[in-house]
Amino acid sequence: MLDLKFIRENPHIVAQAIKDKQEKVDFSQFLDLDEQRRNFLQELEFKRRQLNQLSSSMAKFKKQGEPTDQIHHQLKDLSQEIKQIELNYKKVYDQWEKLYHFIPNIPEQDTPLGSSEQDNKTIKIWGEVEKSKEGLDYHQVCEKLHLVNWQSASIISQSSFPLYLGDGARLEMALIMFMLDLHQKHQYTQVFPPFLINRDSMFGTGQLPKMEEDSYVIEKDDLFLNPTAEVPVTNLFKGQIIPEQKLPVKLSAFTTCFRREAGSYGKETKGLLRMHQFNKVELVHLVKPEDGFNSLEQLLSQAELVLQQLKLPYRVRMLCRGDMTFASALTYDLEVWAPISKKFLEVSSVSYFKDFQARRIGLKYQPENGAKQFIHTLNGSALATPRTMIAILEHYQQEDNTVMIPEVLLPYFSGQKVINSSEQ
RNA sequence: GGAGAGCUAGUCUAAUUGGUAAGGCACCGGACUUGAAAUCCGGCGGGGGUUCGCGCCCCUUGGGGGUUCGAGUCCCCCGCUCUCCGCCA
Repeated sequence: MLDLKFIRENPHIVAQAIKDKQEKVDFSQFLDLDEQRRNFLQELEFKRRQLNQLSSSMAKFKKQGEPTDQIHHQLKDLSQEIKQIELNYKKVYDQWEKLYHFIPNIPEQDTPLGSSEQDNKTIKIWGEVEKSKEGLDYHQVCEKLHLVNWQSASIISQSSFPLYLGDGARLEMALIMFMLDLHQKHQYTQVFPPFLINRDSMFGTGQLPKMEEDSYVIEKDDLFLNPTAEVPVTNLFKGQIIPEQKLPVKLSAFTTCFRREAGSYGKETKGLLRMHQFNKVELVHLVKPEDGFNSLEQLLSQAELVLQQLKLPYRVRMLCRGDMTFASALTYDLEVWAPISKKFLEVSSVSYFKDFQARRIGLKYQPENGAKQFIHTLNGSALATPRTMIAILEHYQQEDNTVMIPEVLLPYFSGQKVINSSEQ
């Protein structure tokens, strides 16, 4: 959420941000409603003041045993009048608020213009992007080694939900544990949050209202299935004021993530590439505003470290304004190289939100000297497992199509060195 | 799932059984002091409107609704915490 005063004083900046981010909110209507709303509000407050004053005379008269009939009538009329103005105000307010909640964060100045992922800017390539490797692509390996069974999954659940089997399941869990252990070395506090999230928290990090259609909802309880650990973890200190000495707060969390992926059916949905359920380790930072950009670089490098330790080549891209999420001001994507599919696959998004989320969440800090301020929030996946697994299955694939286990994952395989077929 | 108790600003704690949130502690500033403690004076939650500014005003007693001229207080719904009972991996 943007500061209202900022919006009023810099309407052109906000309008440009909406355009650049390809958001659909009607901003001129918003400004119009904002003015209407304030006019009603002033009228309302004036009448309320009158009511308060008259009402305290009423109390005085009553206490002194004086007649109150006349004042009672006045109060009754005034009260009716106020209720009418309140109705008008509420009507405008509701429309205004709806639009307000759809105003996105403002992209940083040095983010590239553009409307789709093709306009994202590659800023770094790490490792050797091997283009001649032959073998089975990730989907074929999964089938051959029986690492994931989609048919069984759909018997139990529905299509696009994974069921990992045998070494597939072990690889998945090994990845998660490896990542958590790695972040532990960098002074992250590990969080294992609930997977059902209330509406307020979904709003806080900016998933709602925009992404409601993409979320799984338990209607009976008005709870949402966790779409990313960003939501429960960033909301952990909701409504609190954190003393400056406690910053930065650095949290890591494993969660299973659930997304409807509405409207993304097609070729891309095959196998592990896009699923309704996947696992992810997420890093979250809560920092002082002046530390934001350093923190962003730190997050990025810690996400990169996961791929470096797995010895998987990747590139870093800075997202263009049209490809960035609603709440983000600056986002880097990490894309791992899948050498047999010959594609870069997004395994991480590292984002800086400035105070956009903190404003929604009510998350401030108290400097040692000076006034309370909103915290700046950041997060980054480090990493989402499915595409990391894809890269491993292709990168470490041997001539017989079995897969060598990456060195850093060996401690989680109790002596086993190669991923084999789960079918005995 | 059932029954009961509770929720007041960082914290503790009041508010005539309906009259417009009083205090203590903590914290911050000042005075006194060589310095500190103690003492005294002042300030001290959040959101919003208006103003060049000082300030003035409105909202806010877990959330929402209702009754009323007026609700912390009465009524309804929901959330959370605690206690007990039942069920359960």
